[in-house]
Amino acid sequence: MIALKYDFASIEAKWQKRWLEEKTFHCENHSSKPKFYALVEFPYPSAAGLHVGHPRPYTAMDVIARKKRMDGCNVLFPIGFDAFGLPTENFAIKNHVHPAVITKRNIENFTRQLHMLGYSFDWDRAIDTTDPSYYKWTQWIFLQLWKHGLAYKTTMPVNWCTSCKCVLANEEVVEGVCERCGAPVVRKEKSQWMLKITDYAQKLLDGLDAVDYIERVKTQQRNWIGRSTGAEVTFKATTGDDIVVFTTRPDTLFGATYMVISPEHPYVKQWAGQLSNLAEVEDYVAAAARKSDFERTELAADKEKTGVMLQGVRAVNPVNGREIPIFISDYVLASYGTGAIMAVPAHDTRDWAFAKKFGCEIIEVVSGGEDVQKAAFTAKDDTGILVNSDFLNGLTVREAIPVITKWLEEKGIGHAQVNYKLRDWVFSRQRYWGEPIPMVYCEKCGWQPLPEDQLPLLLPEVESYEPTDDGESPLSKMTGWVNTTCPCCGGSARRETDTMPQWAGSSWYFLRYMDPHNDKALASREALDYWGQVDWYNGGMEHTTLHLLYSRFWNNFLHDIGVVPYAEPYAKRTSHGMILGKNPHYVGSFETQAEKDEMLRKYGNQALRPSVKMSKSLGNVVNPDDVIRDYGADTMRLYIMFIGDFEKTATWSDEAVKGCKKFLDRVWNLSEKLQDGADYSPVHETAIHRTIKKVSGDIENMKFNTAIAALMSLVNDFYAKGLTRGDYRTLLLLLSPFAPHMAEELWESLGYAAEAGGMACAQPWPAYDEAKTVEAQVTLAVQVGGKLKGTVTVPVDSDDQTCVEAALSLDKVQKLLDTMQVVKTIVVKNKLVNVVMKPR
RNA sequence: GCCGGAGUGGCGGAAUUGGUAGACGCCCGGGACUUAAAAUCCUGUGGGAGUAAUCCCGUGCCGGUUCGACUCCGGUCUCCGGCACCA
Repeated sequence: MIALKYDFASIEAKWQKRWLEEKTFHCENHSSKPKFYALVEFPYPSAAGLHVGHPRPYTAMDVIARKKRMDGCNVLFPIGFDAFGLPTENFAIKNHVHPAVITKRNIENFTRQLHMLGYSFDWDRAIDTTDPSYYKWTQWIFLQLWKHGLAYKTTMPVNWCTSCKCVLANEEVVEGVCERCGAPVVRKEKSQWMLKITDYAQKLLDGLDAVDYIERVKTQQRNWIGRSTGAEVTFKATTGDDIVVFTTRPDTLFGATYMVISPEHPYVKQWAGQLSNLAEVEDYVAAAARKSDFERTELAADKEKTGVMLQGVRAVNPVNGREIPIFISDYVLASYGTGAIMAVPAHDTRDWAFAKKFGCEIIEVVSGGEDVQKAAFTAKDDTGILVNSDFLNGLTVREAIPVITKWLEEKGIGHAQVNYKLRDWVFSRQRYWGEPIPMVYCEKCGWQPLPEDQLPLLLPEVESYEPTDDGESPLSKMTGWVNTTCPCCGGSARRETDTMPQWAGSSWYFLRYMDPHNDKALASREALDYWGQVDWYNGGMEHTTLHLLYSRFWNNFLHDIGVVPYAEPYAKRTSHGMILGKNPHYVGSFETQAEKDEMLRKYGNQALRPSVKMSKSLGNVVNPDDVIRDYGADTMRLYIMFIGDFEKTATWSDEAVKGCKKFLDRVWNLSEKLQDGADYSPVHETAIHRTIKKVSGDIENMKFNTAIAALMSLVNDFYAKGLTRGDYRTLLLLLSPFAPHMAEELWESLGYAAEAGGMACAQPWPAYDEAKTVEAQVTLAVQVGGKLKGTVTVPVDSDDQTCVEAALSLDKVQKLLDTMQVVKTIVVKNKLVNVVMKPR
């Protein structure tokens, strides 16, 4: 009857096998229960296997999914593999193995590791983005985008990673280097497929209002989309050309004392014949073009402005007819707004810096700040009053903007305008291991989509996956595959040889889980309607501006064309903090000053951080396989949930893992101390009701660490005062989402399974009675003047008078009364009594 | 520079709407069991003074509001994350 030893290895293997064989966590697309869709970001199956970072979000959502099942929900908790991508391809090149072979091997390894952690995924729904039956639908979505004018091919300067030999999306370039490999990114003119995510900028912004995302995710998305409102204004050049500028401050138009256009602006070439300093201008343009993104970012940091005045052409300020000079400068970006600005040095810090350097006039048009000759005054609210501005004088900035905008519209020289920082999505990659883009180019008919009945367009077998130095995809060398016939005229044509970026497959995978084996549609309408939105999606902050934005875009689009029932794919989004490793170079871990100095000299500021990202080179990587082997999956799961605030970064500690193992041992050993009785022990009743309440609420709020602390407290109570079978039963159920293998083993071996007729994970979640969470007696804090002097025990909900009398009877309080008198008393029900005194 | 978030013991971290700061765990000390050790169980543990009862100081720093502040307000410093010449 009593389990003898906590042999976690065999227990965990036993239950993992049973869950798989009995399809315990299989779910159907129909049920009388309420549905709940819990989603984690599916992993990229790297050769290195699962990292300890993975179990944090996976365990968290597994705990939530398990609890939701016990709450009586029909839970969809799926997993899959986002398997296209560069690391696999690079590994393939190096080792001369097909990427598909490596992918299969890696997926098997990941699957093994995920099973070992006891996750309650519905494995029948597992997907793989590299499976043709999956990417058929990725390609299908691309065709729909094309048919609706949201995919186009254009030649443009793109971000080119010099190491990956591949184009990157704007979102993949971080501080001028490749987000993935860290190699410098340069500008290169290339013909690229683009997706018009900019058409969805406003929808993606508005959609955020209706969803429950943690605030920092919303903020990051808003920043990335970067909406700004203002006006476009036309200035006449002395050549007769119109120069359109975008400004967020049309109210400062009277203060525009010069103009700046970007070095790439078409007028620079057009006006060449009229420029007396053409050589100087051309030098500047050439220098700007040579600058990499990285250099431009570096220069931006110190705000040192450069530029050249266009000698021979001037512009006219439309509000006052003044002639003003025109400069070219690379602080004006060709890719934002109209590529031209009106400069108001008195009220813009960049214009101010430029004006100071080039001696331009600075005219104050908003009063209320410091001397504009000393610094720009940029307040946009009601603190500034317009001056030197004709009909705007006397208005605040806020008032002036609509007035001037209306005036511009009436005169036909401007209009209100909204701009976004968001750029269209560069969708081509010159690599092999990705979804082929199902487009065909015909000299006569132009770009033609592959007919849908020819999908999937399979990735052909190639000899070499090596990317080419000329920037063409490895597929371009496969002439037998490239040469085809035009779907439109039947003449000879060529296939697109670029492939899709890795973000393609992950932009809609949550829809496929709803109906993963459908070969007629990406998912049936019934399945899409039944599951609706993802109820809870947890993932990393690093995906906020990439995957999260892209997938929202695709889902919004699919909604607009009537494929899916909701515009927004995720009702709720949370994020977890990273797991860091100990920094081996941390000065604090060294004894002698000499060692500390050595570390500081060698590693600089890096030596001041106790914890850093895990990496092979630092030797601080923790392999989940090792932890599971030494302590078991339940300990691993419990520790990763106990490690700290789920949303914050946390540092791995081997010692703390042992503490969690000890706790599970203590739970196990309690099974030998059970007394008969299906009811709660009177001494534990309140504590148990409280613990149920605490654990239930904490799981909902992802406060897993305090949920586990509450369970530890309860176990400590059981050790101190003994327990019944009824007490233990509830403990096992509360523990089951965190340590499911141990919970099931004890549930079965102690006979609870026979009584209840099923596994612990299939039981209803324990209920608590609010009335029973309070004790009959409460301990009140007794303060004198806000300082704690002691405690008294009174019946719960005692009236104020009873509490005060009890407090005054305390020895310490009595002593004080010798020299003091009571001024007033404050009673907080069931909490404290504060006696305020003054000297007699 | 702008937008978020955070500063609490030797360590990871707790503290519903202001109401007993340090829950829970790690480390460390003491005890029981043992020939011994490990494991386990019991117990102590913010700092300082005192034989003790007890007292004083404590949530980055300075000030304010309050009977009472980790919590609210003003100022300030530091760290982390994101964005960044976006007009």
